[in-house]
Amino acid sequence: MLSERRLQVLRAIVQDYVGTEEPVGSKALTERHSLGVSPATVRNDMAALEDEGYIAQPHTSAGRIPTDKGYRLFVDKLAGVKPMTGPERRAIQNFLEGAVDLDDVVARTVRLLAQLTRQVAVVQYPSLTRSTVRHVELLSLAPARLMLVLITDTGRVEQRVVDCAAPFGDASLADLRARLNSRVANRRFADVPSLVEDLPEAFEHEDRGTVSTVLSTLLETLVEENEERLMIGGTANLTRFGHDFPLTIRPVLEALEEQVVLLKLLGEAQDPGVTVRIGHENAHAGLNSTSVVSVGYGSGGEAVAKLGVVGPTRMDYPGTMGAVRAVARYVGQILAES
Amino acid sequence: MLSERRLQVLRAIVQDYVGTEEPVGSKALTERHSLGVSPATVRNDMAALEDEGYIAQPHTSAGRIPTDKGYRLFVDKLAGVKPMTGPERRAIQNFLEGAVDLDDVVARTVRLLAQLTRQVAVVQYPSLTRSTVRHVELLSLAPARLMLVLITDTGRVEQRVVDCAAPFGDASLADLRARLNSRVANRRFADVPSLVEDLPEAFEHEDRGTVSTVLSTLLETLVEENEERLMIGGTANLTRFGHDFPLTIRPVLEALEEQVVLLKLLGEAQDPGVTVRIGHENAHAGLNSTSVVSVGYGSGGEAVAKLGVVGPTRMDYPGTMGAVRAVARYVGQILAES
DNA sequence: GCCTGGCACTCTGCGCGTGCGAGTGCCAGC
DNA sequence: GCTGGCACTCGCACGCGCAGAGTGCCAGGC
Repeated sequence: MLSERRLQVLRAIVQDYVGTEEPVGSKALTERHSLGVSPATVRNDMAALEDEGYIAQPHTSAGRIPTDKGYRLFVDKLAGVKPMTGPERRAIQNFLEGAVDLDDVVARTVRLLAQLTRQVAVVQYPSLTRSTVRHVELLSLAPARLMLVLITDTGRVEQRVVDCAAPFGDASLADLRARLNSRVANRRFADVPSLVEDLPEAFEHEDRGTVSTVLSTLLETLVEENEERLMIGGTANLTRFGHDFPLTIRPVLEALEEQVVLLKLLGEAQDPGVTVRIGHENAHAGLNSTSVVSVGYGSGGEAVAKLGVVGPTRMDYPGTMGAVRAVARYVGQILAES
Repeated sequence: MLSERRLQVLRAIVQDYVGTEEPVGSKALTERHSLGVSPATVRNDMAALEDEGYIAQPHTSAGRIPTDKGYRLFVDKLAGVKPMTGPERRAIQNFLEGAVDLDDVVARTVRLLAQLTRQVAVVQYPSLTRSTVRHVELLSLAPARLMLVLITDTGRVEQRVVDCAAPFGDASLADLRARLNSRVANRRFADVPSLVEDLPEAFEHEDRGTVSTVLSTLLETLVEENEERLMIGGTANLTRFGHDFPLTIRPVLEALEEQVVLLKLLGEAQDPGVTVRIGHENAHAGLNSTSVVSVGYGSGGEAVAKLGVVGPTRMDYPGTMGAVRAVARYVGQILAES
């Protein structure tokens, strides 16, 4: 177990390194933090911290930098979440309130997060899984061609064209539309399959094929859209990454383009609060020198999607966590209002 | 006027520089291209080309590199468009044909362009301006709350919530839906305003307010959506940019995040064929060391949107132009089919 | 037993001078 | 108008030495 002072030394190292981006030495530490002991003592503590794997030196006779393990301890035990100031909170709220539709909410959220944290922001579109159906609409495009439009409670709209085996009359269409909506409106996606199961039986024999086709298209849409989309912003902040650019930045950009990777990344974070994954804790190799700070957000109490930022492991964790948490909270409010 | 051989020398310089990324000297030129003259002669030609501003030397006693003006001449007079090979064309077609909806078409197009050109790809969503209305749908969400859904011939769907001053009956709703569609279905966006102008007059006095509100929301949607969206990909290719990273790459990433800038950029290219904007020809300062190769694409003969790539001025123009042109062609085909 | 001051040691980064090689410009000759 | 030759100019890589920062360790003090 590390003594109290050694933890303070670790905290000081993390803070200084995050600020200066340079390895921090014992002398500088005692000067900038009132630890109440001499550099020599700090050196002993640093040696101990290094033995335990919390810090490392890039080369002999250089200062120390925190390891992933060091950051982990810092985040878990040594740092709190830095709350946003009042003006910051108001600015967030104002900025998000100007949004006109769901796309705009997401776009603004990305910009906002990127600006606040000066890092790369990732925002997942509200997931359909936990959403409810607001309305299902059926339109006749041609005698044997329908369009199915699904509107969700988060304001998302999905449409599919359905080709029918046989022409489908306007009366049948109206009937199907009415029955469908009376069953699924305001119900959760997960419940829809069982709710519409026996619907074809209510129709004339010749229409059943079309009804079944429409239903299966609807179910497909519900499932497919769980392959969520996301929006990314602030990639220009990657240039503040480090000094050895091409090698550091390239794999990150590549990972960011792989939406699958990012979705998995966000999906892994199950913690109800802010989740931090540091360096090698990220499964994807391209993100081994980055940390991901993420949190769920939702229109009600429940999280419907995730948002977060990707930045260098050397980041301001308390500030970033505070910003991420605050933005998630306000996005949730905005979604609930609309 | 430059002699034929001097043009050949310029062409050779551009080709070599694009290949090697290093300033090219007179000796190397004569070795790698059969110009039929000695290095000394080439040196004279190079001096002339430098006087005219087509090439420059980074420092005295280094080789020459093309200037923006040099690339311009190369693109206009010296290089053709390199057509895609048969297998490449088939691969493009296969890849695009797997798309399931409009979003997917655009997403695949971006990936494809980025891979083919190994540069940053930008694809604008099909514009609504020249599109036609496939269908307008009205749904009742609450007694005094409607949802307006607009479906276009390119498969795009836009929805808006309309708050009405007074409750709007189902009969009126059906009436409005029918009248609206009979007037605007399959008509161009630009024609819609005049087509619906007198529509409120057909309704009872108490409904006119709501009808007007719906109509103005529809018109707003048509206009607003001309603020087009676009999709970007292949940013990881920026790392192949040059040797002095942070300075080069940052403004480009920033410009890429400003959708307004990109849209303006694409919009400026009015040429019916492939347009190339080189270095300082781009108004935006961040893109002064990049070239933009763009072209319009569309479902019919007419262009409905643009796509293109952003890369270093030192790029393979013939190959890039060929790839951009080919992709645009096939995307047009796919859109026309769906 | 823990902290402290001192000391010797190790590395990195930087500035400087040097030599090499690539490339140029110019000129006289064909 | 082309060519070969020649002197010249730079940029760059290399080696060197030095200063500075930081460490580890040890002996002494509280």
